[in-house]
Amino acid sequence: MGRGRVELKRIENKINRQVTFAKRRNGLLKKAYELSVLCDAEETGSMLKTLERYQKCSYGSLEINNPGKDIEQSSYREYLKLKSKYESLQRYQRQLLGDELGPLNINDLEHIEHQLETSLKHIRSTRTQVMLDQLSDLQGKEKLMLDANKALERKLEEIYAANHLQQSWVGGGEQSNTYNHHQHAQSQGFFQPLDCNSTLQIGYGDPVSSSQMTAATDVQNVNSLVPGWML
Amino acid sequence: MGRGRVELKRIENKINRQVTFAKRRNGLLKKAYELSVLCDAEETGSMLKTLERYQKCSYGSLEINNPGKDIEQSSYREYLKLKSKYESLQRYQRQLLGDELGPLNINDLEHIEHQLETSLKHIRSTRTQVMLDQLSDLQGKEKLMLDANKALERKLEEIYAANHLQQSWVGGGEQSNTYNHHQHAQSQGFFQPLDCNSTLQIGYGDPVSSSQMTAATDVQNVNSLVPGWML
DNA sequence: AACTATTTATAAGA
DNA sequence: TTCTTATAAATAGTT
Repeated sequence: MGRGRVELKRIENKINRQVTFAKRRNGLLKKAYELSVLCDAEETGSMLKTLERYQKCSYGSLEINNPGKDIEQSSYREYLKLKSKYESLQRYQRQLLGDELGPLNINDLEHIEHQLETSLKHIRSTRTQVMLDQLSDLQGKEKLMLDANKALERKLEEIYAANHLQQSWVGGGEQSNTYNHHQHAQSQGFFQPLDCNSTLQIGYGDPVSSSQMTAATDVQNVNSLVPGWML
Repeated sequence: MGRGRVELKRIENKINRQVTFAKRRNGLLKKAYELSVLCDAEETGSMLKTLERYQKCSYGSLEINNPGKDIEQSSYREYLKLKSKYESLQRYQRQLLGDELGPLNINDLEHIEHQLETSLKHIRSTRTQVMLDQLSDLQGKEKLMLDANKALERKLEEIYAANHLQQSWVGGGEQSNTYNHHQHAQSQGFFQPLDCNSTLQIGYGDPVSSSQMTAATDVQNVNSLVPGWML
């Protein structure tokens, strides 16, 4: 419930933890209060008695509304059901990842192989698309920056022409050509004019550009790939 | 939180009230559990104290404030823990299978792609190995059968020579060459001599051989590939 | 016992 | 902090 999925594990940052605690405690209190108003005391007594009977070892007293059946057992059954589903999923996943292939026959292997091939196609085309999107996005930004730079450059040129101050801006008495103005602009904190020939790169070779490219989406996807408990 | 805003007052309809109670109670438990995990025990104590103030008629307090007998709660916690693991696993699995790639960034996609490639290699080499194993196994059997057939053939030849009974075995008075003996053997239920040139085939074209090949391992692997609950 | 349209809670940011 | 905002989560009403 917020800007990003939150992992169900202790928040290490103390400040963050306190903030979250305060917020969530309020939420919890509010909900507890609402529940007490909406559904209120009349049944509470009997509910409590019912609960007491199952308090010892019942999993999820959720199944409270199950008058006829043995709640404890059905809860436990639910738990076992989930557990077995979990184990199946885990087994299958290991096989998908190429582990524990021992018990599989040729048909099984073919099936998995085919699924992996299909999946690989999806992933590759998705990745390509994401890259293309980011590329065109960045190209757009590049263009904007380029325009902005030109404008700034012109402005600088005007000021320079009007005041004849180029000698005092830099230590030496260098040439006052256009390139030099760029150096001034950069050292003064202006946008650095972009080289029109610098095609944006997407790939593995350049840590800077790759980190820039992923920075935008990293935040919301931290740990979405491999949850800690799986490792 | 639902299809219409709800007034903060006792729900008069009993069924409705019970349903709402069950739903909200689950939500409350879940949130209490989350809070305990995210912000954990250190602060839980003070929270419980705060909650106590609301204990008068709150349902929530039942779960949250039960210092001595929180077995029920801890069981439920186990359940939720498992459930959350299950859901993570499921999410990751979908991604492995090429679904729900939306929230992934390029690094994630690359990671998955790499895993799939690695896995595909494993699977392929495993499948090849399995096929080779079965091939050599069958070739061994073929050889044994061949020897057995030769022995039987010799025996038959002896008996035939000793008794001169070939005319009475079959209706007509056909030739009594070696090939014909093979036919006799087959019709009598003996092993059919194998053609030494019949190289065993592994592939998709021949339903008979492929079903023979997989029959050996099918029994112990029923459902190991796609668990029933996934369907 | 599911579903889904909405409301509510809340994580992250200002 | 408190306020805001985008997003995840809970859930009311429905089937």
